Amino acid sequence: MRVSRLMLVTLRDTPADAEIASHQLLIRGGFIKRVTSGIYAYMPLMLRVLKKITCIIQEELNAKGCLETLLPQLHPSEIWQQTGRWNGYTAGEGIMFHLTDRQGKELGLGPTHEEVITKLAAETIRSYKQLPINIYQIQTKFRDEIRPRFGLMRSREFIMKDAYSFHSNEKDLKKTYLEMNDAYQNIFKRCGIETVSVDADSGAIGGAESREFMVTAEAGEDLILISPDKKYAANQEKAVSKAREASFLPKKPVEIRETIDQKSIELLCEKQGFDPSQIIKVILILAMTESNELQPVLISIRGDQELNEVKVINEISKHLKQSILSLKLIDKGDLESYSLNEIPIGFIGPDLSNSFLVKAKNIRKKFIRFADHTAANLESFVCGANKLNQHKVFANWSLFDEKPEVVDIRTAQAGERSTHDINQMLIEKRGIEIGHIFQLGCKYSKSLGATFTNDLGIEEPLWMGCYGIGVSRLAQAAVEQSHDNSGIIWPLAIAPFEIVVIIANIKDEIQKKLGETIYQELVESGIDALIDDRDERAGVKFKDADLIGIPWKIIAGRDSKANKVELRERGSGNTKLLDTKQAIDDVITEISRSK
RNA sequence: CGGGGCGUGGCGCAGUUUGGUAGCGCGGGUGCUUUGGGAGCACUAGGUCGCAGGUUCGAAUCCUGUCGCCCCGACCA
Repeated sequence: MRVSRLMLVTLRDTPADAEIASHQLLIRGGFIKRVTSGIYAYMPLMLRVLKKITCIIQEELNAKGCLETLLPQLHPSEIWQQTGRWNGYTAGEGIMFHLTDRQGKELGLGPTHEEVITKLAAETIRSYKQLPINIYQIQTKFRDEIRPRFGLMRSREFIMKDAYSFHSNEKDLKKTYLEMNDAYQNIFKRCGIETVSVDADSGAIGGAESREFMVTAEAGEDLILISPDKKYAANQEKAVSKAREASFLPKKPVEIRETIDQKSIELLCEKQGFDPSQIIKVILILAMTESNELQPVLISIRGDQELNEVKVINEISKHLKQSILSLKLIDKGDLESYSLNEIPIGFIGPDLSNSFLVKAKNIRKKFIRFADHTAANLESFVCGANKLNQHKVFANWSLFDEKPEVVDIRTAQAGERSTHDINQMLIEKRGIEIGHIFQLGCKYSKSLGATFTNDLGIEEPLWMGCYGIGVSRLAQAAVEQSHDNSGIIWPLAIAPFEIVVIIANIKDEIQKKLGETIYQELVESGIDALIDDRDERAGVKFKDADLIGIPWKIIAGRDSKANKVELRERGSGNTKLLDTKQAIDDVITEISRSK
């Protein structure tokens, strides 16, 4: 390809609406153009990158026996209703774009394809003899993100590889899950990016176990916790750790203490001289269930600990055996609107009576009571007395009739001890999630009636796994991980071109002829080569080549007369002046070696 | 949706406080000079100042409404 024909428009100034390096560089290099919020056009250079990534994914998945398909993007609402996701995905803050067709039928633009694929599986798979099956597609997905940002990192239209596997039993699912884990490691390694795989929450998709693949970068939206020995790594949403020991509080008869206006742990400690770990913080939450009911939840956690909302949602959902759409921490305004005014916020204890809910409007009349282990383990503690301006000191759990369910709902933090080895202190990093693998189990197959007949002739629901890679996000994450002040440094395997031949001065016939010859030879040797044949000053061509991140340059310049050219590596900046033949041989060797 | 900020030639910005009919840098075009790290000089094209109302003799500037974009939080590949 010739740069003069490449439709290449690079920007010298940093675009005002791009915040992070990768987003700025992709725009400055002319890789992407924003069409509207969260929606981008992939320009020719970008498409080449995406195709290279896609190709690697296809090779690795095909090697594992996966089958490529292409599923529709418009989905009928019925199948989403059958899995109970239509409401959650379209109503309120739902992320599914949806529309009504001319017959008045409701359709959604696919944000993910569990429903469609499971329906297909239901119609196609009859016997255990057809299993296992692993089908994937590489396809544009649509999600009406609450807040699109950072270019391709969180866009509303993006390219994703999604795979779905079907099995006759859980053991077989786990086997494929491990194979996919393996395939993912290979894919990311071949793409030339460094990833960490972490324990993850499975979120709205549901299911048992899941792992995320993270590109570590400052701009990452997730916080991950890692043990220095690398044996433990988890998304903070899911992470567990050993909380530090609480400060000792002697066991004594319980006393009521006046604590006027001391509503926060901070104030209470300041005025009464307690340590936060001696106090039980009681948090009141309203959970919106998928059946649109509001469930009040009373949570006890040690005062020095932070609540992990993802864990809370999962526990409530387990307790009620249904999905939770959202959580709301109760504030003053909510007390009014739900007629909960009598609850002494700031002074509530784990034993807050259900009678406070009697007059409440539109919410269930009984608390779910949870206590985090950190709170449950305290033998003597401080907590609210359920009366304004009063706390109990030297309280203990035997005082309360209503016993909470003991669960893990605290947020693990960096600096805490890992549970697998208490000598390992967790460290934190930020990560960009580019892949996620899930063991879904039978959730979707059950609701869509996707069954098969087992070897005993009995009909059973299919076991399912699902496996995603954000292809367009991966491309940008690669840039976030690999760039410098001059621009992008593409890993060779996914670079739009492997090398650019730069003719320093196009008006110099010798240089021009030499450059063209080199270009021809590279192309004939199967190298993805670009030739910069523009009538520009050499400096402009160097800057552009650096900006768009081509891994290698061959420069036909002032030494062309002596049949010498420069070979330069983008990443290291290493430069060698070589005979033309030598330069071509060297770079072909280097490129083939890294492939 | 809540909080913050911004819309002025293709891009980056000034001008708005104090109303007087639009300017700078980059980019584009032409010519001459230059030619190894985003060249110099000269000429040149390009803007209903997001949009719609209003106030005024007069609005980029003041008022009202509206649309769009970005950042922080909930969402996630």
